Amino acid sequence: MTSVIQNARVLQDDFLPKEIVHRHEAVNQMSKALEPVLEDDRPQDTFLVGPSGAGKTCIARYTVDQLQEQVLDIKSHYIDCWQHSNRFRVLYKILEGVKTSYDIHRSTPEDEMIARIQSVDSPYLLILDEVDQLDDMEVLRKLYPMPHITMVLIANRREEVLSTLDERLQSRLRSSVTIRFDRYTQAELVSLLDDRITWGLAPDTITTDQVHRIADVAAGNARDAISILRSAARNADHEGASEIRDSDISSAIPAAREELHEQNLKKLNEDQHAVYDILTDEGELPPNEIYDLYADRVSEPKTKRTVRTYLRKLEDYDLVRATGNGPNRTYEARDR
DNA sequence: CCTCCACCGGAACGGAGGGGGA
DNA sequence: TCCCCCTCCGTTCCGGTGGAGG
Repeated sequence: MTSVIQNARVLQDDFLPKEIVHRHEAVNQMSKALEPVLEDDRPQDTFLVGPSGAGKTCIARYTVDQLQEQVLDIKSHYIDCWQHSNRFRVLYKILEGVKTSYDIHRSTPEDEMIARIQSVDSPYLLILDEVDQLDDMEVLRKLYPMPHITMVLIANRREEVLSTLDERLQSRLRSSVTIRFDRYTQAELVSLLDDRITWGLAPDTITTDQVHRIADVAAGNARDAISILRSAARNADHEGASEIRDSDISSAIPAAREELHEQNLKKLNEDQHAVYDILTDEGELPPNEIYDLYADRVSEPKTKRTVRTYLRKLEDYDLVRATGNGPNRTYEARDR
């Protein structure tokens, strides 16, 4: 029994290819900034900015890995600030990277954690992904003066991060190396997909046309493209097909979106869900009506202020779209 | 142009809950 | 065991913002 998927690992979001198909320029810039670490010198902090799915995370991890292969005594750690957005968690993850988090607990004083980070004696490259999601930039200020720590910051927009910092830190970070990423072109996405297909799928299980179709739909977003490919291949396997059919791709497109949607829905609590359900049931609504319906629906409604926070969160998750300002503002559920 | 109004989101506060240490 | 310290979550208060309408 042959199957379409040969190596599922290769199709995962966080799979790191051995070779970078594109973005050589970005890799070069970044290595150049970090290379001083090889000569025992202080590397430059770097800022990777650009839209999602443009390869920022991949390039950052790849480049750091490469450096680590050359010099053993470099530590590094990848932290997704979306998942670890508060100070404690970030500090904890940093310590995890140097294997000294074993006895850290919720009540460990922050100073203690900072002191431990400070006592690391070898270079430490810290990748902070989605750094704009950090709810307290104080961490950055604490980390910046530490000579052995080099930060690689990843965000959609550079100014969005900088504007939340105090002036001193701002001006220091402005002098860091900034590498800008654009969306992948159609051709780049195709070859990127081809690469995954070669290692991840059995030979001749997908046509060139199909790959192009995926690349079109993904609109420059590599994460989406890979997600659609993965979903189509799974679907073909699931139905016992020996190759990917057009129908697998057709259903993979909404399925890939659905997957993200489901992941986001799972993160919501009961009240947040109620707010979201109201918007899917009723369509577009102004805030006060949302609140009234919400208050009817749940037995112990939270305050308006809290619901505002919920709506903001739903917006961040792309579950809800807000239009208009002031009294004209309305919200609606996003169609998947 | 000015004022009103609905709404936004920051700040400060406090209670609940969890975990370590005496 | 109790106490302390920490985070998490929701609350109250409030200044800011941008349309609508005089």
